[in-house]
Amino acid sequence: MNELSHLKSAGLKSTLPRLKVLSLFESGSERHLSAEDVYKKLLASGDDVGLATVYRVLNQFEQAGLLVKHHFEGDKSVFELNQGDHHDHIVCLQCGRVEEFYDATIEQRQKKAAAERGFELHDHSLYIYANCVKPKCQYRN
Amino acid sequence: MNELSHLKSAGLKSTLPRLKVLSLFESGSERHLSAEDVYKKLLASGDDVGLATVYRVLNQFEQAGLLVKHHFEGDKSVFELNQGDHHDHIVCLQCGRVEEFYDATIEQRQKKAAAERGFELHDHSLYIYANCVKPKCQYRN
DNA sequence: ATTACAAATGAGAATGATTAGCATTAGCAT
DNA sequence: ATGCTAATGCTAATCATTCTCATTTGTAAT
Repeated sequence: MNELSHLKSAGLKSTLPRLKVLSLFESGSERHLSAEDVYKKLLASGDDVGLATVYRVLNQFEQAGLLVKHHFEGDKSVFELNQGDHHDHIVCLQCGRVEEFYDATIEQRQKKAAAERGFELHDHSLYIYANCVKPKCQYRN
Repeated sequence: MNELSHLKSAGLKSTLPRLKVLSLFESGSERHLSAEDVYKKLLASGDDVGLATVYRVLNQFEQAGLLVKHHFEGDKSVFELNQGDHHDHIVCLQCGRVEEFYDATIEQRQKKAAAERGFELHDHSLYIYANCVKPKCQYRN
């Protein structure tokens, strides 16, 4: 199951902009990208797509399950490749480093908490805001 | 320690708009309010404050530790009275009902997850998005 | 009480992210 | 090769939130 088939099954035509965006995420240089990030990276590599298109494509990919959208602290949202594995994030408040983690116990207790209060868990978002420890932030100069 | 002393200790003058906003939260009719909500409620009760002021005051109160700000799904943020007890939220995707909960295990595992990855937990945000169970959503018509 | 001044307010402009509208272009099936 | 619909690229529009700045209001000192 490659990119093309993914697009197909989502009822999306395989267009140039879409393929560009997709391969950007698959190249894996950076895992978490905002619409603006994607836009700039594409421009930088000579491919010029409109910003509006980037937004549209990103959202379509999210609907299609190709990408996952996150709202870290701040206003702009970021997207990452959906590799099937659900995970949460730890974000360094200083340098922005992002680590992913998964904790089965947390997941389970969430479901329990919801159930106990008459809810059926549909989804959740957990972000841990922290500071890299030690001398200085690893990603800070 | 009342409202006035709170304002004082935060270095904030006790002005009319600030007292109005504060008492709105303390009246407790609704626990979670957005800037827009506050603005409308004040207008409705004849007190007319500017929207900009509401935003300013809300943020100052957050800095001062009087209120806590949350970003539920969607774009606008909501505030609630800070009563010292940290808790997370479950939000019904259908009707918007919000329940608060606290799970010591979750809290602890978060700290652990952060520590294990070289972070010092500073803060976190956990929102569970769910649906009220049973026949129909309690708050839905 | 009155004064004096910095802090606070209000109204509207400005911002920043994201979306909508629409004419033009490009996949894709015939 | 043709035609039609979806997709793209602009630009303008939204929405929440913040900023600017002239005017007003607490407050502490007279």
